[in-house]
Amino acid sequence: MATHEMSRLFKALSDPGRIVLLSRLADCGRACTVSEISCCLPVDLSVASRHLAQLREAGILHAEKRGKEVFYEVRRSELITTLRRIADALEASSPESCCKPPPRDAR
Amino acid sequence: MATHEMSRLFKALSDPGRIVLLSRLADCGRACTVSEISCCLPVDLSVASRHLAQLREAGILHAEKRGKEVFYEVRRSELITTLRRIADALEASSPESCCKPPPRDAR
DNA sequence: ACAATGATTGCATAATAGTGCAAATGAGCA
DNA sequence: TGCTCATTTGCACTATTATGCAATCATTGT
Repeated sequence: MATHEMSRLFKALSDPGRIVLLSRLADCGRACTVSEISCCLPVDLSVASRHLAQLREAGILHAEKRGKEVFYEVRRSELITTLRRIADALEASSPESCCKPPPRDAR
Repeated sequence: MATHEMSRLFKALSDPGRIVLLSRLADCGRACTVSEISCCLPVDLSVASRHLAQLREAGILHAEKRGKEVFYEVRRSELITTLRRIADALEASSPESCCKPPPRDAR
């Protein structure tokens, strides 16, 4: 996974409002419209729309247009897989050569 | 995990430069000093220092001062655990009542 | 005490991101 | 076509963040 993809994923998750939005959507367990999602949020609907778009662009949500409504849904399994992959990569990573050896008697 | 903690964690990971810094440190497999880490990065040492501090405050790094040097190290197992916990929570989450029922014939 | 070294912090500046309002787009319906 | 509703986008504004330089702090050695 490229660093710019990873930072985009994490950036999408870096806003408290988006976390709230995302967990609402996750709890919902089904595809929801923008209006539905933003109905109880303390922000303008346009803001929710932008947050949803950002989460979609990061690969976290799936969007499907039906008529004049857009249904957003958490890409649950993909997100789970991605997080586990990162964890696995961290676990598996074996120390490689750093650019410089320990300075002196470090450790 | 509270939403503000989660957003702080992800915010720390939302910068490409910090991702690079972090993966260098992870590859290194040992505790490194600020100078060591920043030696090959295209940013000022002060910037690297701030990035490291931010990663530490997010619980991603551990810092230990030895003499006049500060050794930063990836809190590998904690980070892995955190990521897996989030993935597990996502997987286990069962649909709860959303604030509104489906609009009409959704789905 | 003084100098030297590694790291952090203050400050100014530039870049990025979040927000609300209003206008625009797109889809269904009379 | 004209109207309404759901969503997106343009725009201005504010807030947050990133950055480099210089000054400061902390520690060690002379």
